[in-house]
Amino acid sequence: METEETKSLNFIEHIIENDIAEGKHEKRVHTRFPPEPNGYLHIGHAKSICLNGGLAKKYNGKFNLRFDDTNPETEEVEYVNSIRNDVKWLGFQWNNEFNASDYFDQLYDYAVKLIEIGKAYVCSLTPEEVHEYRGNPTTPGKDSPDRNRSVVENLDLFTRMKNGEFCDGKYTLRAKIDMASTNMHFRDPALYRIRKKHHWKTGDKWNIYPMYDYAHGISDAIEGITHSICTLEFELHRPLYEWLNNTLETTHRPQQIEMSRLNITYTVMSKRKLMQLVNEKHVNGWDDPRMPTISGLRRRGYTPEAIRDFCERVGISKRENLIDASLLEFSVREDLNKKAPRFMGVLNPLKVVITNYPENQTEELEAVNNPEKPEDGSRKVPFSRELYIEQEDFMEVAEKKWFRLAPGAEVRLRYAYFITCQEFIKNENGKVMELRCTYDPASKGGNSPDGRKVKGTLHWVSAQHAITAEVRLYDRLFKTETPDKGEGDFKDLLNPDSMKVLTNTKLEPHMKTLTSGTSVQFERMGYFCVDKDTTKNHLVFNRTVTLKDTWAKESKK
RNA sequence: AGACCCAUGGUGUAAUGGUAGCACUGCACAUUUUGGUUGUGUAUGUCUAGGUUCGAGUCCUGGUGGGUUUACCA
Repeated sequence: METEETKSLNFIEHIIENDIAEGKHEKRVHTRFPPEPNGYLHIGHAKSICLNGGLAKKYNGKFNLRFDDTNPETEEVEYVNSIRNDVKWLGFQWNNEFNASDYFDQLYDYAVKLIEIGKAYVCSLTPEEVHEYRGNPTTPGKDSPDRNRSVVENLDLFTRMKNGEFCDGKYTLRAKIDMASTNMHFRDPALYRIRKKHHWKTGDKWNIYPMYDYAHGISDAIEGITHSICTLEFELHRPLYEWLNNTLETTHRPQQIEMSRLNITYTVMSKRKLMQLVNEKHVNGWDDPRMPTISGLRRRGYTPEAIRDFCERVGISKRENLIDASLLEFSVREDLNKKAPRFMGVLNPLKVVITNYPENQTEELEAVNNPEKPEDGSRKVPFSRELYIEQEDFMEVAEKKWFRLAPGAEVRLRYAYFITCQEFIKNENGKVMELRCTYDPASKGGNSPDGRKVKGTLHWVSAQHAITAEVRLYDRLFKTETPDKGEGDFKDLLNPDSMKVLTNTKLEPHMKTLTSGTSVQFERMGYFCVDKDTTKNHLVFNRTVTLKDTWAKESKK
């Protein structure tokens, strides 16, 4: 009998299971992901998608994608397409796709109803005056002079607002709640504003647009959403969310649940800041591999599986949190380790001549494609007299615990031979330009028949067979853990070395057939994926993440 | 300042009022034809003061610390 491990529940799952046990919401679970189409999705959104989509799946419920398009000034169809694409790529299929703008007619009717029952009025205060009248948390606000306008007059004015008779900003529709409430959102919040703007979906039909608070809760109710999950800053909006649905007596009464947003070290997570990085060209677009956007992570080589795993690991709670970037790296390494085929690629080539290897000889050596997946088989890699190895694999004077190449030292060339460094050649600047080594013909394949051990194994590539490629090495986007939290401009904290382009890397010949988007491991160096900038004659790789490097840590001591 | 929310190792997250666990990170060791992977071990934690209780990380009160809120953005 298999003992199924009972996984602990997060606080939202606790709520849902209680609700189901109590028969709330007819025991249904219906979630939604409600992005505003005014930017690209980032990893924080991924967390929300995984949560909402995952909850629906787990409790046999439904999951809606709803574009929260109530502000025609910032929203664009380009973003709509990228959002659909990103959600799908992450592995979530929504049951319904809606737009808040689908409900503009109903929303309008509800507003009329609010006016009719004396719970809303048309207000002529300017934004400055509204601010003045609102008071502050310790002092109550003042009633708008229009607060007691008659229902008839409100109805007339609201109709004329809709009909476009007034210019932008002339009037707003406000809920009539309580100007003395300690919750500022209860001090007669705006419900509608006049904006004579073209809307990407409804065109020029509307001259007035609903505010978020008004549209969101009602949209949830219309769709029969049961658990409306949002972030902590909406906590104070919840009473208004409930007031609206209760006052309007909507058929469904969804419950809003707030959780903390995702923060990760060395990056920023606000759409506004990401937009700035793009617009001011600090990065090369929304899908720059250094961006925490879903499209950026995808181009960097992150897999949907890795991102989902990460979102699972960070957990759900109501506390402020700052996730260590190494957790994201862990998730992608774990996934790619299982999947990525191995190749040998030399990032910074150092020429090696095997002096006792015949001049014109070439042989094909057998190399395993993925030690984690024996079923992936093996391939042949050409070997010849002149090779490239990694510059950092040779040290003129070996330090402690160094077991790579050094004068007189013997190492293994992976899947090839043992070689011993006999001499090295420097240029006039003292830089090592070439190594002259001898090989042990008996060690073919990488083992010596006499049982002799070597500590180091190096990757290599045959000089005459190698292909040249461009490799882009990425590092953290910012120099500090919390660029958000600094005093000055967060852009001053950008890491100037976040991208390093290598144009002369040498790869084993098989790699020329790799196509855009493919992830591979460069043995000993890391995981890389083929970038979309690749052309027939120009291969470009992005480094997704390095391998864990125990030596790098050791050498720093 | 008012209201609201939050407080568990370095980080994140668990624990019907009953043995504080898991993961990442760190460190050490073993294995290894990737200084990868894998395995083993180890370090560090319930903000504070009271109260309720046989028993409190959990419930109550005060304090402290952090967050949110005062847009015709979402």
